[in-house]
Amino acid sequence: MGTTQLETVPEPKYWHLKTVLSEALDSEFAVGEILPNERELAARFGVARATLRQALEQLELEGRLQRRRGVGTTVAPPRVGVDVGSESGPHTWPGAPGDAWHTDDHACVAAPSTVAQLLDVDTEAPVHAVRRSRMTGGQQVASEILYVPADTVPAVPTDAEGAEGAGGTTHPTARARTVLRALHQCELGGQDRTVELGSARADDARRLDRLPGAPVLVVTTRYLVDGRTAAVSLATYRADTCRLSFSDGDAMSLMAS
Amino acid sequence: MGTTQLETVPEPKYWHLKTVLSEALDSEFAVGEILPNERELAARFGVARATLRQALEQLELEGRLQRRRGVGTTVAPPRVGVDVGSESGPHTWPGAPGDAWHTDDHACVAAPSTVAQLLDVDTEAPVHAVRRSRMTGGQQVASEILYVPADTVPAVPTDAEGAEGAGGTTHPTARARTVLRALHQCELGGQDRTVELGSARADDARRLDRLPGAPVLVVTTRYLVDGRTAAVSLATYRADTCRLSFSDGDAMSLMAS
DNA sequence: AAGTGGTCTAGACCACTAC
DNA sequence: TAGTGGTCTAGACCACTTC
Repeated sequence: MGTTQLETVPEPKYWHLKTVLSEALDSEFAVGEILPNERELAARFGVARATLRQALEQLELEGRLQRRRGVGTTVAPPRVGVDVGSESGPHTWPGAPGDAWHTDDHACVAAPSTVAQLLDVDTEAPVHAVRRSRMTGGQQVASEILYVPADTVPAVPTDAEGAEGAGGTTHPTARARTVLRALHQCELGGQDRTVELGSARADDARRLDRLPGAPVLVVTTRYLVDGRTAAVSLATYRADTCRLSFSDGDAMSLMAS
Repeated sequence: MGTTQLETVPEPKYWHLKTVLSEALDSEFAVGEILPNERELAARFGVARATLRQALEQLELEGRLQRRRGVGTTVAPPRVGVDVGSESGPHTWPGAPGDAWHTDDHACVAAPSTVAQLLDVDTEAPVHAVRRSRMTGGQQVASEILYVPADTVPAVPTDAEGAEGAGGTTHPTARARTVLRALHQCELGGQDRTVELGSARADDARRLDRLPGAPVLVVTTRYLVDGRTAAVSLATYRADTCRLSFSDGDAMSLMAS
């Protein structure tokens, strides 16, 4: 008799709520529009605020919503496709002319253990750390640290070797550019990448205008010279707003939506 | 006098908790070991269970923990690196000999709107949908649907054209293999990939042994023939256990950890 | 100062697994 | 049946943005 379903699957409330909201977003809201606040939405749907928030969290994770403390919840634009280097074709060093990154900063630090392992250097050994950022449409979408062991670019002095002693304190950004220039002297033998889910550390979160712990896509790139790992880059992309694209050189047509 | 910090940054409890737990995992627990249950952990740290759960959720997101209803919370092994096709070198069709996937199933369905858009077919038009799954270490890590428009493989009958009428009902798996074989006849002109964060739909969640809404990495691959999109694959990887690797052909050394 | 989302609490009950 | 994690509630207070 067309009885639809005998409650065999008690779907969680927040899951159902998410579906309802998702459809409402498609049909009744425009991008950038601001939703009613959480307390009102919860009341309207007859659920506790925590339950409503569980649904909103999921929608934000999927890039449908954007929530900002003190402001409100808005309908997010479709995810932007960010090109993460064409894998076919020749590989290039970071900082090559015309790449999408801005060079920010430089320091000499001890590499994090995971990076030290990839670089095959001692955990204590200081390495160059070049910080870069990537903008798209006025928004910062990614933050990167490029780790370069001292012996990959022997011509560049480390802080410890008195870069500030001789010739005055050079600007961090200038030092960063020096490291990149030195890298370009090496012949890049190859590279490989991995992508995984992570949560933003406090500093990255601030840079990406998110709260600490926000979901991010972590792209780890290993740069090879003579079969050896000459540098490692750790790039952190906003998972809510980005779709990483590994486009073919041949197939650079646009993937809409 | 060594006063460390004057509460200028009131770190959230769950964030601090996450740090503490993370360090405890490194030093005091072995992979696979089962943690005390949530009620006890919450009591031990003097927080509400919801707060404790917020910390656990983050750690699970980062692949440090694995929680299973009715069982408990265990320490997760390091993420497995799953190779998502070497991008350099010749591209291959799915189902090529030696690939990591198992062919499961076949149906003729209307493509989801996002896929229809990529394929440039009408939303209503039925397309072949081949379902495949990928195992690693006894665990299913990914679930894929390959959408192939009827006119890419004209030799293969769609359900509507009476595949079941003539010659008896063929097995779904057999039909799936037929579609793949037909694909291999076409000359693959290129491909491109995108990676983004998503949440598992109910069916994928079941297959991946997760709850609905679990975070997944969605890999969208477009296969090109004569500059036209001849097929689209939507692959869903468990974000908690997988690290996607886009290895170079030259650089197939192992990325540990 | 008013209004927003973010954090936190202390409970309750449910769905699932294993014994 | 006992024990686990998953869902849900009704409230409180906090941090932040905006006016």
